[in-house]
Amino acid sequence: MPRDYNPSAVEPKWQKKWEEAKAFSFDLDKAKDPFYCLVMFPYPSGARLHVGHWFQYSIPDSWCRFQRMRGKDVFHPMGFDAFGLPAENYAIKTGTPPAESTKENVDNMIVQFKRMGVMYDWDKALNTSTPEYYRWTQWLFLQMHKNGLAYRKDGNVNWCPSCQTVLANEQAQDGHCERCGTEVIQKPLTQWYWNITKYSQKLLDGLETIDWPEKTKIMQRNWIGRSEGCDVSWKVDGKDIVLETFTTTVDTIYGVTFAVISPEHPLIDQLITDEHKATVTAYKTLATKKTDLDRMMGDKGKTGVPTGSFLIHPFTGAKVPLWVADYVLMNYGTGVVMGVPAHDQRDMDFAKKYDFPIVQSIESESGETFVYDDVDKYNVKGKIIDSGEFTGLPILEGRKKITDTLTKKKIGKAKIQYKLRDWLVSRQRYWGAPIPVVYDPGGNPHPIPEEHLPWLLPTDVEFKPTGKSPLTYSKEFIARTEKIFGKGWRPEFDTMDTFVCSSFYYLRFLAEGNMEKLVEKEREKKLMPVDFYIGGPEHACMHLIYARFVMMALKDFGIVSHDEPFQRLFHQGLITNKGAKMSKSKGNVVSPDELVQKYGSDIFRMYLMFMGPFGEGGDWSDTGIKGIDRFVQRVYRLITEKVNKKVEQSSGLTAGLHAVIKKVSDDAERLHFNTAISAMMEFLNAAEKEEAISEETAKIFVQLLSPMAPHLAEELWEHMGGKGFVIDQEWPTYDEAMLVTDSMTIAVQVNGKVRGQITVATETPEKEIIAQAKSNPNVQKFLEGKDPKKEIYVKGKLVSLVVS
RNA sequence: GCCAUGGUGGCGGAACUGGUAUACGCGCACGACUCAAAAUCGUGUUCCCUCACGGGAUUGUGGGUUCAAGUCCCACCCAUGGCACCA
Repeated sequence: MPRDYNPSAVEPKWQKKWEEAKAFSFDLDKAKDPFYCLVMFPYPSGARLHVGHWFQYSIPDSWCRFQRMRGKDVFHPMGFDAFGLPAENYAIKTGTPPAESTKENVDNMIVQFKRMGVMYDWDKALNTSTPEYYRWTQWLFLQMHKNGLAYRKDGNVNWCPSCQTVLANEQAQDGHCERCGTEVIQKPLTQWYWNITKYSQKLLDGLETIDWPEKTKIMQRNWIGRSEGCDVSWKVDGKDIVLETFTTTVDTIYGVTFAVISPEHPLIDQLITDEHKATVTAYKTLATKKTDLDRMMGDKGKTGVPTGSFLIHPFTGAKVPLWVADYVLMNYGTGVVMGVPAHDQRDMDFAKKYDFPIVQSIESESGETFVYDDVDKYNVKGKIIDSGEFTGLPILEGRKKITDTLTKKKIGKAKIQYKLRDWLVSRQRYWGAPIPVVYDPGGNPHPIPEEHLPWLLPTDVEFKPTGKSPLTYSKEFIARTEKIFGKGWRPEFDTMDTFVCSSFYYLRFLAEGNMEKLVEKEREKKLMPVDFYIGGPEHACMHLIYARFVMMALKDFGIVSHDEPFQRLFHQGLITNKGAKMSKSKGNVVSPDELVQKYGSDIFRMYLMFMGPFGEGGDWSDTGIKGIDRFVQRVYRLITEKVNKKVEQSSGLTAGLHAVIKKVSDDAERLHFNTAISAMMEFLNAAEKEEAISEETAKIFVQLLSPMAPHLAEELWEHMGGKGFVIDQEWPTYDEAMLVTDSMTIAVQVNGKVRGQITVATETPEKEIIAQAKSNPNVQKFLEGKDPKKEIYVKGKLVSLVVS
């Protein structure tokens, strides 16, 4: 099938020329007005790039090309998030060492990216699994440790039985493993944590300073989960024990009719009376066996058993029965909750089931009882009732007064509580950065001195999932540790969560392999924060929160000068297949290879852009790629056959040209390439109707085209004798005055309905336009000889006449 | 249950601060070229009535504001994403 434009010859030609001319190399120190644009780096999978990759990486490339032509020094690096489970699972299956398969995959992906024609500076590419990179992952751990932000703690952790490793809370959000979907169980283990909770408030405050989608900020706010409330101390009747409860609504304290304690609470054994020992022990065993998911099953499924102990109410002195119930979480608040059935739905469910009295202690403005819900939990109007000295106070005032009174009596104090928990960074996996810690013969941990970094990942391991860290079986690893630190010393066998690797990679792009420093201060100051960061919304409470934490911590350590890593964030849409997310495991990944082979990179990526706005994505279908192919062929023919140096351009086409410059500039800026392309199509339709088009017009059109179809544009630019690369040309500007045409079409409405159109010269005065509108025959018909009551003229658009 | 986003032709989707809804493209139909097909070019294409001129209806549903509503307000329905015993 002979076609005029042949991408399979043209595209490699320009890719070669760009490479030879080093057109995309970026000098970090010489950049005058640097603009740092980053797309979340990919995992180097063994499969070929799929439609989603093309969408995610080619469209930002076009955006960066556009910004570059507008005069910005665009820094748009690429790397590989190369540690992780798939390579290890592949090793378990085939015996191929992860280092080998990963390197091969990375090399393959680079070839494919080059075929795409993206303008990455490959000299700056990163691979997080190389010792040159993970040396800094380990260095970061040492910094965290040195500054008291890394610690070891034992306790129950989220364990994925399929991945055979622990998971951070963020990676087990709905009780299922973020990677494989297996139900997560609880397991007692001693693990390394990073103290992200120390930054809870800062993470919250920082959101006000960055330009991120509101929905992502909301997700982070919910995940951090700040609540203002009050701790209250309760004496246990007949025992020398004081229990703390946390509540956000201390105004309801006179409504307390019971209290509940978490089965995991450390003091629980001392609180059980003999007659309840058997039932509580049985209940505790049952609770630990349940998964988090079972425990959350339905609000009505609340269960509990009495401890036999009673708490003394701090104001009334009443004896409040204390029960054990697994709806009370040990890792939020204090692990003990005061039960106020009249004003809390959960307490009400529990009280109804076990027959506790329901005592009202607040009422709404209209004197009715109500249960606090999420909507107006903190700003309810109404007043306190039947509450001793506090009776009659407005709710908010009473809440404060009660808190103050408790504080004065030293049996309570105001408290801010967060849902965020510390980041568990240990993983019982092989393919990750080893945690740079060794243990002395007494089992005490010691950070490895920096001079021993990179603390190399050993290679003498067998890839068998045993539930123990694979590094446990490395003879070399243990021998190395003993040689350096002494007999009986042991290395830490766990590796780090791969989210640690990706929490600082944006800084490492600025280092260009510098082994002395994580990042050079001057460069960091100049190029950070990332001006435009692109990635999926699924990272809202994982990568995007970890990276912010790490950046803030590094600032406090004096390493960097900014608090926030990503100034502006943009979420690309998701390309689905028959409504389902594409994934290798589901086997529904669509390969673009055939289409790219047939149509070339330009046409394929332009088609992806034409599908809709970049932020929206959509269901995949290749019907319609023909339309872009036709467009490209027609453009090629127009420029190669119809350009005439001597022709005087018609005023209509000139106005069209200025309009298309404006439209493409505005739309490309907000990543709405779909409408930018349709504007270019409209211009092409008009241009084809002309006898010839001027070289000037043609060159501008090719410049507009070049971010979206870079190879085609270079080819046409060369054809017209343009100097240098079109990518190095300045972006065309438009003249507002040229957008005005000689005549305009005005719609005429009668009683809100369009009844006719008139065409008038642009400068026609309003009176004249209205007169002409009224004399239009079809309009006359609807005026029925009457004079309009109201006559409205909207400049350049329409005339609205109202008769009745 | 709560929070967020969205609902426009056969399909992907346009429509800026309220101002001619359905741009652009796909698909489809008819025509030209061709022995024929593909490709290409031309014409038409929201639905209903009409040979036509023209008219009526229409942006998830029902109300409202306005000369004028896809756009603003109220109520509801549906879809997608996120959170979900956080005291």
